[in-house]
Amino acid sequence: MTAYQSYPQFYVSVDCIIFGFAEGHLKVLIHQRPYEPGMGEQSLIGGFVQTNESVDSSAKRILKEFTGLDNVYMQQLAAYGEVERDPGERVISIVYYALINVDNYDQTLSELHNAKWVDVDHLPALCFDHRDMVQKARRKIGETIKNEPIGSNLLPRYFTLSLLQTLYESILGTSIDKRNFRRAISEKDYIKPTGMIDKASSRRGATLYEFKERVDKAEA
Amino acid sequence: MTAYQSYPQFYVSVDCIIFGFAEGHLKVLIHQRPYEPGMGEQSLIGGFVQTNESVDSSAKRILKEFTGLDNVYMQQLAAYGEVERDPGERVISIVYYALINVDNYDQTLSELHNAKWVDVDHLPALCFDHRDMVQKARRKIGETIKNEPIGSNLLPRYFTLSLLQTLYESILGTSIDKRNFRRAISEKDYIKPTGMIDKASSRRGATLYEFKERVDKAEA
DNA sequence: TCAAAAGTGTTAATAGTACACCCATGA
DNA sequence: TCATGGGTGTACTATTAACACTTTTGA
Repeated sequence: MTAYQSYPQFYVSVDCIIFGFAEGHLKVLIHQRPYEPGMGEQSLIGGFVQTNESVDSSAKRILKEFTGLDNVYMQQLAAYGEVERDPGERVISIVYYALINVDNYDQTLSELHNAKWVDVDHLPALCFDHRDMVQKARRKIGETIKNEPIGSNLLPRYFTLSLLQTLYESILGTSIDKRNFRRAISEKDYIKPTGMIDKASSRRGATLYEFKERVDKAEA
Repeated sequence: MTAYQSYPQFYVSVDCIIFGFAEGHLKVLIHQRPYEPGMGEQSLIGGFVQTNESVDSSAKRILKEFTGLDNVYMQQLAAYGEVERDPGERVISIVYYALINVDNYDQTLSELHNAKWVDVDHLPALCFDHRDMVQKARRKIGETIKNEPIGSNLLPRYFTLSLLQTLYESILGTSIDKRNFRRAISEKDYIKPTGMIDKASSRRGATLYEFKERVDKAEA
């Protein structure tokens, strides 16, 4: 039927870099690899592409299996195709990254998979080339957040400007001047004050803001 | 040995978007698909990943088969994984783009494959999702050329500033003010005048420039 | 002599950066 | 009353954008 029979076939995996923001730091969800090779090592959330699903769908399925979440900001990062990247068998991996709100996912599910959050700036040893993947994704998010309000995907619905600034600082790995930051943000049109005051984070209380429209796209 | 046996395997192809610059326009090298499905349709340069090579190496091999070129600026663009993207069988494609100098490749080889250059702004119908791939790559080059001297890969060794400007305009799809362009370029440190004069393009003659160091990297 | 491309500066607007103090409140 | 985080404005610098005329020369 096709002329492809003479070509080899490969396992194709999907690895998901699930980013969250907690305790003032950008975090990644990892778990212990449940099978050989590398069983017990720390690993990104992953799985294998099935015949009846696109690679994008596969990524969404895996994200849902681990977090219960649908309709999440998720982007393809890159394909990793070194011959020996998986010491067991040849596996070509297509990597996605997702941004989720750590207060709003199914923790029962993630605990079931022994998943836990680790600080992006203090990653433990990860199996295979997973560390490279995270670094690359982190750089890409840094580029993106300068132009697009992707912070909406990482923050709770209502947030203070201080929290937003901490998010930016954590993603960019720099410190930002408070006045410059607040001016730059107020010139954007995607954030608005709600009139509500958060009394938890300070005695004086801080205005709570929200994103006008949440950017919850699965592809772009 | 591994726990992967229960998972399906897939054909993995590599498609190469080979960009060149000729007659003042950004061009792409395409050819007629030599096998079913879609035999005879216009297609990007592609091939299948082999067991003994990484996906990156596969892209390099395919580029070399069609152009004779080694050591070319080449970057991974994305993986395309829709289930029905190839109407014959399930094929997951990993796409690369390359920038080459149209005066400096093995034309015998490319003619052997019925390859020809087409204008990026007037693409003919391409098979499968190849058109999307080209558009995406084009956007990415546009981003890149604002910051990196990738033009060196598309131009002859010596070139006039007018030609360089035409290249930028063609990639960015905008017209650029001549004085602003020349000032911006002269502030960069990667281009230098050679002292030679090109008499072919104008009566008056134009200074020929060259890139100080050619960025011929295969990965970045 | 004239058509055709080469070459050349100034000004205005915008964006980014640096920097320090007062405010409101609960404990 | 004081410690804590919230909130605010101005001056400087760098970057980008707009804009038009003179030069050279081969046909």
